[in-house]
Amino acid sequence: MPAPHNNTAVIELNQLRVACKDCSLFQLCLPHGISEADLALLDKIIDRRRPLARGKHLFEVGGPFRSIYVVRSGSVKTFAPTPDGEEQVTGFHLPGELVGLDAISTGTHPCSAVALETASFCEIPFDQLEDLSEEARGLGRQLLRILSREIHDDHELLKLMGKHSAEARLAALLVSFMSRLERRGLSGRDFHLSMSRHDISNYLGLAVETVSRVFSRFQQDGLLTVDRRHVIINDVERLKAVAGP
Amino acid sequence: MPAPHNNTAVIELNQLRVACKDCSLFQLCLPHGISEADLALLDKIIDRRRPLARGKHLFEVGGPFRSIYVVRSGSVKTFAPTPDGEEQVTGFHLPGELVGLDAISTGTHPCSAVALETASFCEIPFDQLEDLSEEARGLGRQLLRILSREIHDDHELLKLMGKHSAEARLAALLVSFMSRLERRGLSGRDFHLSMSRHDISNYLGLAVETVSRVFSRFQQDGLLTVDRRHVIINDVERLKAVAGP
DNA sequence: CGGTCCCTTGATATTCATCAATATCAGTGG
DNA sequence: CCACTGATATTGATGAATATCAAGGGACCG
Repeated sequence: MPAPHNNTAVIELNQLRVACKDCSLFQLCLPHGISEADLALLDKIIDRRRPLARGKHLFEVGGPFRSIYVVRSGSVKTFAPTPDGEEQVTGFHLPGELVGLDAISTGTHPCSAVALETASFCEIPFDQLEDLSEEARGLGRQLLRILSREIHDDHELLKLMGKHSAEARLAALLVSFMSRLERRGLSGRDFHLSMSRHDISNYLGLAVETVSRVFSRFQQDGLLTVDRRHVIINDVERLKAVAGP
Repeated sequence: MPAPHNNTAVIELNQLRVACKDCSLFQLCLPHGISEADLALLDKIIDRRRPLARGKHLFEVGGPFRSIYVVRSGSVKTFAPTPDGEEQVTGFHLPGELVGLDAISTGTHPCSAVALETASFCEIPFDQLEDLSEEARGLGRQLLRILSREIHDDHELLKLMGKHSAEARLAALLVSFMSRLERRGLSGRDFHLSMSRHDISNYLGLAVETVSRVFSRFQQDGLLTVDRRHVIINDVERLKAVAGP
């Protein structure tokens, strides 16, 4: 398979029109494991939105919940304001991952979502998805699996936050990025961080300075090479050991 | 409404046979918001298990996922082993709350569940629930809402763990218990903790000693009265203020 | 009555946050 | 092209919060 030319605008626009069945994210996304006929139905209700520039909102906290979104390219952070005016980053979302799932229960978004870099999305109107999943066997099941995986991932993150040191937290975040990038066939050992140190520190519950120091320590120890937002993992096993147990 | 005689064995046994539509937990549970006809269908697939003694497993990590469980009485903790032989408590579950949702995606339980005190359950075989939710309009939707709420609650907990001090964490846990007890019409200001200090500290990511000290400090400050596992909240507003933002 | 577990309290050590200074880069306008 | 500016990142010094180590009290159970 030839490498996609992600950096040409022409291809980018073509991608916006590509059907689910031809999408490179197919295996990660909602359609995975459903029948071809059901897929065609799903495809019809999906709206490909034009790309969002860095810093633009996909939705805002308190807004009405109408759709869930699949990240198609780029990346997104979700965050919720805390009453003291700060914000808490609740997640980073890469292509193939769903955003907005935590709004289903209340009908209102409990967090905001902004693009960390230019990003595009598939928008799936939720009422139509619900209707469809009552007809299309398998679609409802896949939806449940995706929500369940989200719960499971959150529990993993909780384990991290509860028990571990600053080094373990950052290592675990990097390992998480590694595996999520590799799922998409990209390099997990040499990648670009789309989020600032501030976002990382906020997400991990650390001070910015601590994140910076831990990066430096990792580099001194030969675990990785870091230059601003460009990260190269040199010793995967040892990094995982730091992130574990 | 007279107080239920929870401590007599006869009533306890009767409760095991009560139908969903007569269950006191009705509003919190899966049946909430679905039609009477669908409810009757759901009722048929639910298995009322006999009570589990304190310390007994409901399911164990790595075991095959077959059912989700609703806590009917008593309480449960879920926890996952970490490779170093420790365990991380991932949740406490009170009556009306569902357990096992994080296993749907993989088909294997990523955590164990044990009774913190004698506890009873409704067991819902998941394959039957999936089949049923394709027929019964509304059931699938309620299931999605419940999973979404779980995701949202986990995000709230993450906010807590990321940002806040030991005092804020413990206060938030107590406030959470308050509201969950009051949802069931029980007193949220005078209750019994079914879990040990060790479990609490593990859940909150603190040392046992720190939890103990914070309880003492709260008592000195007049926020609450604590005697071993018996807690009386004296100043709800101030406790919430410590927990928030 | 003795043992064990659970909880509490005190003393010390460690980690991480905070404050402060400096460095680097991206963008802007001269 | 260069200087200026603001955002972002790194590094050092200090202090506060919490973990760890250690000891003892009290409840429950045989």
